[in-house]
Amino acid sequence: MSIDIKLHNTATGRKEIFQPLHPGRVTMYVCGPTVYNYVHIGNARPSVVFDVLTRLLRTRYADVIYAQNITDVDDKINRQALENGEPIAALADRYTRTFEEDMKALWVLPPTVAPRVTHHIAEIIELIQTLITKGHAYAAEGHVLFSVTSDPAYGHLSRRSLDDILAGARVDIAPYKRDPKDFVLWKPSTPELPGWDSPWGRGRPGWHIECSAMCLTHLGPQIDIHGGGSDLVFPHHENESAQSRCALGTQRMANFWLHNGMLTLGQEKMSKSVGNIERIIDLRRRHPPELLRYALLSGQYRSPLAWSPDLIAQAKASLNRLYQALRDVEGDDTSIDYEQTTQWPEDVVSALADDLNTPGALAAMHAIASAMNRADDPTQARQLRASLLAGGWLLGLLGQSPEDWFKGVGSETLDATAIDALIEARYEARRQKNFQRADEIRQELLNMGIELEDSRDGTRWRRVSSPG
RNA sequence: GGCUGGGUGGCAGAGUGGUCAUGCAGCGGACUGCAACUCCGCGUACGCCGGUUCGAUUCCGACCCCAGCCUCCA
Repeated sequence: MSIDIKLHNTATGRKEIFQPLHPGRVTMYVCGPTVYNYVHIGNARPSVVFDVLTRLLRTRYADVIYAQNITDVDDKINRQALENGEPIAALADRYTRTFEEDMKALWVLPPTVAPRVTHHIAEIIELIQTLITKGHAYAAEGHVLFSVTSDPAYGHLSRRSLDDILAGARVDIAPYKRDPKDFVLWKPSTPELPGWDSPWGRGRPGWHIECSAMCLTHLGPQIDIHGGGSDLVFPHHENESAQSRCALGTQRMANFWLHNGMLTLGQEKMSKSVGNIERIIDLRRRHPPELLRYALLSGQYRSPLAWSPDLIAQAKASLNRLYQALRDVEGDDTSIDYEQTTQWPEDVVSALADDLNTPGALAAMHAIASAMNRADDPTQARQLRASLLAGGWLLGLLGQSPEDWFKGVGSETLDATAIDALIEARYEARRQKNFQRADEIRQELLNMGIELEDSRDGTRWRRVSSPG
């Protein structure tokens, strides 16, 4: 009997016990990036958070289908391509690839399916037609608009009344809109813009409809979990929900709506428009990517998280402690196979099951590490080690060998042979009780960013500062 | 202005009606040739004001402050 998974549902404002719609099968859709540039670390938060959730779900449900879309049709992509003087598709492909590389570096397991908008135009057109047929949308001047007043449940997700929404919808009230709150499902494209033939002329989809169409195509009319950043609650998810419910005649689009808080840098939200961003591609040149992942998980997913040099330093020190425990206990396994694992560390699981309390889970990981450090019985220590690795798998951490972690394998400034030679020389000096010489060598290594650690079994080393 | 979510020790960040978060940093000790690693121990933290209660950081009310959304945005 495993602990219930409780998740905070934006639609109700409460933590609720998770039950899949179909036994043994979970469907989850998470909004992915618009590929017009390199993604920043804030963009990675939902990917990492929902990666942890899928990991947890996979330990108890046989079939977890996770879709994260790639938006490769968008006016920002068009603008950027024009600016670069390159084909739109080439730009989208390139940034799709870098996004995938960034996610791989952060040990985000690939989603079951990563649908792209350009591959789903037919489904989008079909969905729009259904909405028109059912009286929820109308064509006007080459556009198709969703009629917000046709949906009595509109506003349920963001818990706003239509009046509240109207108050914000003062800008750009296009003449073809019947109601200022109506939003675009399809818009006309000029010849130089990407476009597809449709019953309403050559054009391209609006932002919200693509997610409804891809979610339907890959996961079905009603799904278990829909996730994304809290800035998507309104209008994106509200609109998605309206489109899907109205087109399919369902009560809900998703049983659970989950939203992660924003990363802040300085005093405000990290965003490209403000310019206060840290791109992942830059961060991972300076730091082990695992450290970035730890930093992202060091706060509960719904809270804002302040990105700072201090956060990075603390994440590194904390990971050092976990890897140190692994380094000190014998064991050949450096990673685990989750399908073979049955013994998940209880405290880690119960923290994660409680609305993905990752700080609590990390605390539980540290408790295991401390117990390992204290254990005199090697058998017990090895069991704890297996626990720690199992918990690590759930969190997507501790996936490399302690040696690789401490030595920063893969970093270009590493010259392990030279380091080992100096350690050997120091050992010789110490043997001859020439401590002055030994300390000189130690200092020399420290100047290279290498710290030594003597033990009964010999001297080990670790990199203390990242190069660059 | 409206709608969400918050304010916890030097920092980050959980949690709870009355014994412990956890990590980093700091202090004392053990180990060490000295360090590092590790271990043991230490710190009267819960925005402000009232209320409920034998007892509130935890429940209730008011107030102050912060972030997000209401416009592209993870």
